[in-house]
Amino acid sequence: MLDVAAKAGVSTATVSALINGTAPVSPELRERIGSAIAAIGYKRNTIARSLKTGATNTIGLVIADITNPFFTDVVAVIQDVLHRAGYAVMLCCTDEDPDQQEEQISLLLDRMVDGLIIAPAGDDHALERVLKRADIPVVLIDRISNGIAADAVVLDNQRAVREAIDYLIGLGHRRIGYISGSLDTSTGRGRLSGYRDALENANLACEEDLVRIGNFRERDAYNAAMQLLVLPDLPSAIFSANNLMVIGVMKAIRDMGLRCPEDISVSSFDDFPWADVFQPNLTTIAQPVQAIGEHASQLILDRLSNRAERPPRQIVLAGRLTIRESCRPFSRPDKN
Amino acid sequence: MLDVAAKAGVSTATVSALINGTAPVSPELRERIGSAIAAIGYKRNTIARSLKTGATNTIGLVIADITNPFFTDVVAVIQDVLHRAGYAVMLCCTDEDPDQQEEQISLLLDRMVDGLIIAPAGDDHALERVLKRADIPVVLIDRISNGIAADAVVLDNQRAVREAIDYLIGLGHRRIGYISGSLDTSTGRGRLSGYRDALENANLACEEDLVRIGNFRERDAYNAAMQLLVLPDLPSAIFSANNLMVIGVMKAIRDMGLRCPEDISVSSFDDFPWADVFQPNLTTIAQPVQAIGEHASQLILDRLSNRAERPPRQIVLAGRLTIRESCRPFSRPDKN
DNA sequence: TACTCCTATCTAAACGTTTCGATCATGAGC
DNA sequence: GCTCATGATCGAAACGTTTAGATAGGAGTA
Repeated sequence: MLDVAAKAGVSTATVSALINGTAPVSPELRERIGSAIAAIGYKRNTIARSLKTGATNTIGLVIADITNPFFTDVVAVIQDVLHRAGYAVMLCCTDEDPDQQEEQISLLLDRMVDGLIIAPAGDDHALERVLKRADIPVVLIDRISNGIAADAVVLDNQRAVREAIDYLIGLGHRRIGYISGSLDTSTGRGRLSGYRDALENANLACEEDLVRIGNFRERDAYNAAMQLLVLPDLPSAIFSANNLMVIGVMKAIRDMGLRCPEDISVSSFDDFPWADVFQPNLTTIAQPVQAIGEHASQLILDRLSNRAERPPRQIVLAGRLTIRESCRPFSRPDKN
Repeated sequence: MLDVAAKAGVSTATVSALINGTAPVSPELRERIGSAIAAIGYKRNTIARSLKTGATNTIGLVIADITNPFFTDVVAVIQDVLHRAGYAVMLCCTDEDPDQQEEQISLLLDRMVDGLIIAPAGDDHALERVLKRADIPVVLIDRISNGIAADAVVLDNQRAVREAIDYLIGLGHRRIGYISGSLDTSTGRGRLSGYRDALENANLACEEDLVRIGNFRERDAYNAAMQLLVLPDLPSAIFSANNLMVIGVMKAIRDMGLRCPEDISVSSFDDFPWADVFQPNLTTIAQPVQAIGEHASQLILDRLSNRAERPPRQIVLAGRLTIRESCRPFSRPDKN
């Protein structure tokens, strides 16, 4: 920029004013500076700019698992919207581990991101603690953290799962296994409540044997499902609280020599793009990933532009039960 | 840092020396500075540091599509390795679009990333042009670009596909449809050559009618497969050159009222974690994602640490044909 | 003793921007 | 003809580090 200024015979202040449009520049100098820039091939140094302005035009995006199609779908739309708005996105994964989460957020904070979009993992207190250091806008997605007053966009998990379980009950299922995500997350808790609600509403006892924790991972879910499948009184249906876990459930079913849906019905949270073309066609709760991403981006952009201190806003969206063929009507075999 | 220095009664130079370990500091000052840092809660400003040193400790990672499980698997391991080495990773998606690719790379270059890992999209010349601006280490993954002399880690696509097609031919298939990726990419070209090789080797004519371009996207592949499925003389098998496309192929097969593998065999590049639990269990070519990610990370770390100008190195890995149940033996119906 | 060589520390100049306040025409309003 | 706002430009001080070179005390050596 020094070179540009020298070549155009002006001060750096004028060059800066022209580039940023922060002050009027005469047509004559506008021309001179423009060709100096072109001649030199000048590109402004973003780092120096950030140092001076305190803004990096970068948003940190923290998710649990980049391997989870739900997250990647959301990430794709967030990246799209934010890039269009002139922001870069720095993506980090926590692997569902609070320690890693703390580390990753620290890393982003060190790099002076302007804002943070987080799908929190695990323990709320850890998140609270690390976020205390940050006086930048934060929006929570997918999961929320009670202690943190931040914008958020979440699903009505409870209602969505309740609807799915209602559907299973409507098909005649009475013993419905439930593979839960981590109860350290709001999604884990919300979805489980939906399950309990539905049972209670149908006057069914909620047997604790039927609820297993799968921590949102395929492997854990496999083990959890296995425990369900060796029960003396087999459940006739299993609901899995997310997409990764349902694969584990299906593997367990296969390994036990059972078939879905003939022997056991299966349904899960989160949809797959291939769900209606590979058998069994899974009945799932589809999340509005597009809307989630758009709302999250919009919330953070709002905070970023208009520093007005409005109270945190929480956007709650609805899941959509997508009925396919992995659940069969069940008539209780005569027993007892 | 000024405050820390003041509080400890030393110069900023000493504080910096201690933090970076660039010069010896006496135990006494070490102690004083340490407690000053703790008292103030000092965190060094990465931006200022970057401005001075010219290094951001950040690697740009450019992929075509974050929605593609192959890429996300690779990204996961790259992030893991690089984070462990003290680098942050900035992930960008090009959406298979050379214009976006140029834009994203520019963005990363503007932000002064220390190195670039790229899975190139489309036209080589565009990439060449934008990379000319960068005098930082670059490693290409998945796809390579002829004009660019950079480290790379790729698959022996030709051989992998040839093996898969050999397998189909061995099952008795003679008319094998091929859904290709974009021929602007080395993977698109390499995989297609593998197909041609296999046919030629078996003395089968390569009918151009049987080859359709799907551009690595589900939607394009659906249309391409449709064209195959309305041919008067139906192919008895279809090979899809990547994972996204095979879903489009399966949808087309379903929409035409056909069944896989009963009516038509299907195989594809790239494996799925759910492939052996949902029907039809796809026969695929699995890529060594772990190795790809590790090699790519290692190559860039090497360049970054040891500025020795060694010639570009190209690492070629092998795919693994994973035979499941989506391909059936085919005996030619009597015809003509 | 005088010389060099360490070790530990400091001073001050970068790095490449942005931005505040100053300067100085110019023209309008009175 | 005076003041005043306005528009265009500039000088120089930040922003928070790193680092080259200076300094100073002491130990080892001839």
